[in-house]
Amino acid sequence: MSKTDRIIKIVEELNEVFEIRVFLDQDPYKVLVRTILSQRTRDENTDQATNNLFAKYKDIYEVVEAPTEDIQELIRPAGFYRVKAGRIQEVSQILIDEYGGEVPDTLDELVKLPGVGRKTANCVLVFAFELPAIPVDTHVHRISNRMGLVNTKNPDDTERELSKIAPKELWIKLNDLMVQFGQNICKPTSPQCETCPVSYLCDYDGS
DNA sequence: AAAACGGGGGC
DNA sequence: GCCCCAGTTTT
Repeated sequence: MSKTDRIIKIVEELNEVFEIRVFLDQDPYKVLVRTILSQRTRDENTDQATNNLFAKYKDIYEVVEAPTEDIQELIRPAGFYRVKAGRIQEVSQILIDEYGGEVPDTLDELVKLPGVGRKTANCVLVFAFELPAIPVDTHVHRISNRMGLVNTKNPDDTERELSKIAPKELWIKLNDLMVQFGQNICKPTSPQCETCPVSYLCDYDGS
């Protein structure tokens, strides 16, 4: 079976087990900020930090004017709060100065922003603009390698390889399903191969 | 390619 | 205390 066919099967199988998560917010700025807050951070903590921030500061203009220490305190649950607060305000200022306060919708423009790498940029493309992209985090990276879909050292290479072999109409689903799969079954340590719905497509022995 | 960065939360 | 967490930046 070709890698493309295996990806199609994987998406099919995982789609039986997991619900595709809905877009929680269509405001591109909030999506961008939330995604920065989500870096190396669990969803619950990300949500809390995001809600804290936007409960007090409504939009990009209020965020840039806010005292940095205040932003830090609001987003503290997300961790890395000093770096993230600085980057959020930096990014916001750039968006105001160079993009009229709007979030750009291309990968090239997004990755130029401080604190925005390919993973975050692709998240914005998907969750803010519903454009096809594959945000590759540690889950997608790990699983793609375990399942022999790619043989790569870093997530950016995984993203480029997956983009070549995965049908474009599956990109968004593929990412979302693989993340849930990684969080619940194909975990970093002690993957649950016994109950894995796609073990028949996988040679990984769990070690 | 590898190391540095940098915090909360769970166990 | 130690390890993981929907990474990014610097060396």
